[in-house]
Amino acid sequence: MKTEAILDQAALHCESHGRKLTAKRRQVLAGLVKSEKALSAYDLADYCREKLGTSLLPMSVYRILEFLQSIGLVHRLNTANKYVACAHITCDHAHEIPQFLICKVCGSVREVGITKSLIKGISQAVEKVGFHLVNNQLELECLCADCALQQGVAQ
Amino acid sequence: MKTEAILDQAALHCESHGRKLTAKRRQVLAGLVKSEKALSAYDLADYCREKLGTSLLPMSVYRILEFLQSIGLVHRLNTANKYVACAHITCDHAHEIPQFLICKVCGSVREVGITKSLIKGISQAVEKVGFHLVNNQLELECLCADCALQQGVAQ
DNA sequence: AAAAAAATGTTACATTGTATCATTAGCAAT
DNA sequence: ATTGCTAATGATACAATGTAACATTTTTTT
Repeated sequence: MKTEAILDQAALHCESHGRKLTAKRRQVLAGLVKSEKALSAYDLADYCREKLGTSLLPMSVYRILEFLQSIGLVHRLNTANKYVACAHITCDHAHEIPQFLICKVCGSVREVGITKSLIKGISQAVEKVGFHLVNNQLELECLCADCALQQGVAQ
Repeated sequence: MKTEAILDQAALHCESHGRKLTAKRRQVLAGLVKSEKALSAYDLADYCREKLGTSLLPMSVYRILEFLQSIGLVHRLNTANKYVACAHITCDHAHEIPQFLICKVCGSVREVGITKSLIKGISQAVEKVGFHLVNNQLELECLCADCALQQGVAQ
């Protein structure tokens, strides 16, 4: 799908939260939507400066990312301190907690929904030792199909 | 178990890798063994300086942590950029890939072994979209029993 | 003792993240 | 339109984290 169409949808999503998808926010989100990989705040600041010719300080990028995350348009990868656009911006669903497969070689990220039963199994294992799972977001270190091929990983 | 006994065991583990548990390494590992929480390299540098009166620069701490991790005596929490002592230093087993439950409130960490079948289920879900799981270490954001009580989380 | 390897020290710097206050833009109500 | 309010962004300074590179010391091996 076209980036612009996704951004328009994101704008509606903002409105539904009584907020605006401003020009700057749109730029940051566009950078993430166009990227296969997760990007850091500084990556995005560079992106805006180099590709768009607009100055955007890291401080602002952090704030914008925090905002976009708060309404579910982007996700933060805690293992990498980087951000990705939500894969379901156009789905208009109740954005669920996602799981991420992160290729350790090329850095590409795939957002997936792992089955509820698996999450339940994990949750039960956690409860068994007296803890409570409060965040279902998993980040898994993987090889993507391409990199697995190049590295000769056995199927 | 006494910290010293654990450290002695760790020393043997080092020997079995043809390496030494030097005084500095012992200090760093002791800091982790005594801590309920995960500690950053800088935390440990502070610990050595304040509690032991020995100077240890962060650069050295990083190297020591990397070494201890390479022989399985400590684990690195990628979501927090912090380190914990392996919970099985004295078990003398083949150290397996662990999973970590991290209390988001007090920061305490519990190392557990989630059942093989769960890992297998996750692995299969990953394969289904063409990725390969290369690291089974899970880090789960939790509430520990104490903090759950204080926060009134329903059992 | 000499050479080699392992371990640590030291300095400098790159990267990442936050605190704080200032400024600007958008909008509602008088 | 102007005042006043809030959202949004700019700007500066700094804190925290991590790494590169080379020097020095200690230990082991020959």
